[in-house]
Parts: sequence; structure tokens; C-alpha cells
Amino acid sequence: MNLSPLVQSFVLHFGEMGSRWGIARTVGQIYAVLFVAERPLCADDIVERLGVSRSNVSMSLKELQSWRLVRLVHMPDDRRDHFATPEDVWQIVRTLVEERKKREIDPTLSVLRELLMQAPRTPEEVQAQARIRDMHEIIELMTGWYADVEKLETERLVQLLGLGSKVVKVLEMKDRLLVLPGSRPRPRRSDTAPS
Amino acid sequence: MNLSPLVQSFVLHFGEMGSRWGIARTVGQIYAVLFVAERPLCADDIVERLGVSRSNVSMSLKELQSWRLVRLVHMPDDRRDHFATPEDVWQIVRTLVEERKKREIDPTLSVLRELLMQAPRTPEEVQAQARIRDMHEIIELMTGWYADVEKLETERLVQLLGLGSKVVKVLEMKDRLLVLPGSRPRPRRSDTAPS
DNA sequence: CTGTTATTTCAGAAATGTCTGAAATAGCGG
DNA sequence: CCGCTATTTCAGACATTTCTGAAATAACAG
Repeated sequence: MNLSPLVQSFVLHFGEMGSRWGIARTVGQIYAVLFVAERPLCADDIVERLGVSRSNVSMSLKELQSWRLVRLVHMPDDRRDHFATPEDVWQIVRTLVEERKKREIDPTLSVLRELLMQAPRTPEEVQAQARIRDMHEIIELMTGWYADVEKLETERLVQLLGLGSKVVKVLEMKDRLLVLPGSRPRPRRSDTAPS
Repeated sequence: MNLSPLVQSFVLHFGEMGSRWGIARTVGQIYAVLFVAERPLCADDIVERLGVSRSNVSMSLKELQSWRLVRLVHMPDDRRDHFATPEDVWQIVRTLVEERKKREIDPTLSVLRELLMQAPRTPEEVQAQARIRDMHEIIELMTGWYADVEKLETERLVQLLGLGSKVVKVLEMKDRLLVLPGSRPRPRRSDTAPS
């Protein structure tokens, strides 16, 4: 491995985390190298820096491209393929979320929907379906939320994340402000006096 | 495998998805069985239903407990351990997020911080650190956001998720409402006319 | 078309991860 | 303490994934 100490630590960490993230060690290492690289690298650059086989680099790059985490770039006067990660880290996060959703959630959502279509045949299946329905609902709610906020410009998204739970405060304020003069506030559960 | 067809499909799917979710097949299957079960099950119940070895069940349950996705329950007049998943699916989601954060994000955050403390020794390391800083920032922002909204009651959280990107509309409205009479609206980038 | 360089494919080697059966341990009731 | 049941441990069998080197393919330049 032929890297400066700082970069090497970063790369080795990404390799080790690979198994937890569901990618092979080399895939993680290649991503890390490309992420911090000052310019797009070709396959041989990566072989040189990581000391893994050329074929492993080729397959790992294919995998990273299938995740859309690495893109193919062409350099002037060089017919070798070069590779780079997107510059914009927000774009990277969006891609990561989309791809993980596609692989880890969508197949399940599809199975759950099928199972909910079936007519239950026993009391046990009725119970199971109720439970599956809960799971389905919560996943739909969360993926729906993401599908919605994902459309926001990054600037807005950052703003929203920065607010955190304070948005709730703002929403409460909105409720109060929108009460027209003369009208009564809509009663809330917490406002109802115990009988 | 000794399960009703509907439950069996559910269980097999969780087993297959295991590899994508970073858990072993049996672990996924056991979780699925417990999730839809009408009552807490003991290890032998699980052996019976899944047809895997007793020792595998024991180890897999340990793993699920380490994820806090399954809890140990005691049944009256039975000294065997029984196991159940939390009833509340929102609690399950919270646990899942926390545990995945702990395993998949926190170690990286810690390494990134260390790397950012080091003094760079070459221009290459300066560039790498800048990139690492971007990554660190975005992860901090997202984990910070979650740490904040995680404190909300479920009811509020559901409300917020239901709104989706509409919160932004509400925030804009807040901006307008908070402009005091006589004051001018704060200029925005999109408001400035081209020179 | 030919020679050269770049990339991909793929069989099997190496490494890792999962699962089982047997044996060890734990814990309770008498 | 003993006998019984429940649970855990762990070596190694088995399965899967990852990686390599060699060969095939592709793609261009002359």
C-alpha cells in the first residue's frame, strides 16, 4: 500500500467498515482513495496505491458504478478510463440513501404488499397480517417522507436539518398565529380537562 | 420449517434479506418469527418452527438481544426463557436506527475526528483533510438532527413525517408573518437582480 | 490487418462467515 | 449433593464471498 499516513488510515478504515456497510473490503478502500484523491484515478493508479490485483480493481469499480458512487471520467490524451467520486457530498448522501433504499427496503416493501393482499386462512395469519400491516405502514410513512424532502434543494435541506426538532416549535407557533381574531383555539387533547 | 404459508413467506424473505441487512439468515428468520408471533416463544418453539439447530437459535437470539430487537420474557410456570419483539413498531425503528448508527456511523465519526486533528504533512494531505472535513460535517449535521428529533414523542414525529417537505412552506410562512409592520423583508439570493 | 494497450471474465484459491453436534456449564427443585 | 432441564460454548463442517492470475475480449493506432 502506497499512500501518505493520513490517507492510509482513512482508506484502511473504509476497508474495515466495508463488511458492516455491506460492501467488500477492496470496494470500500477504492471508494476512500477516490474520495480524497486530488484528481480522477485510473485503474492502475489504484492498483499502485492499494496493492490489490488489477482484476479486483476492475470488479470493484463496476460495483461502485452500480451504486452510482463513482463515475467514469475521461482525461485528455489518455485512453484509459479514469474514475472519480462526485464532488458534492450532499449528492453523495442522496445517492447512498436512494441505493440503500432500493436494495434494502424496496424488496421488502414489495413482499409485504403481496402478503397483505392475501386472504388470511387462520387466526394466526390474521394476527400475523396485522403485525405486517404495522410494519408496512411505518415503512411507507418513512419512505414517503424521504421521497418528499429529497426534492428540496440542498440549501433548504441543510436549513431543515439545522433546525432539528425546533420545527415543531415553529409549527406550534404557526397554529397560534393562524387563529383568526375572535375565533377560539382548536382544542387539543392536552387541553381537555379530566372529567 | 413448520409455519403457515403466509408466515413462511415472511420468514423466508427476512432470511434472504439478512445478507443485505448485515445479519445472518437464521437471525433474520428468528426475528421474523418473533415479530409475527402471537405470544413470546422459547428457543425450542423456534427450533420447531424453523428447523435449525438448537445452538444456532441460542447464538442468533444472543445477537438479536445485542441489537435490542428482541427481549427476554419469563412466562409463569415455565422456567425456559421466552423471547418477544417490542410491540410498538416505532420503538423498533428507533432501536434499529440507534444500533445501526452505533455500528455503522459512530466508529467512522471517531476516525474522521482523529484524522482532522492531525497536522497535514503534504499538500496531498491538506486536500485529503479538506475532503474528510466535508464528510465529517455532513455526518455531524445528520446525526445531530436525528439526536434531536429522536427526543420527540411518537405522535409528534408521525405528524412531522406526514408533513414531509411541506414544513418548508410553513417555515416560509413563518418568515413572512414575523416581518414586523414597517420593516422590509430580508433580501434573499433569488431576489437580487442581475447586475 | 497487426501490434499494442486497456479492460473484462472466470475458474479456482483464499478468506470469511454461518451452522451443527457434542460437550460443558448453569441453575433449579428436591 | 444429586438429577434433571435449559442454555451456552466451541471445534470443525459447510457455505458463501472475495480475490487473484491467466486467458479472453475490446478498442484503438498505425
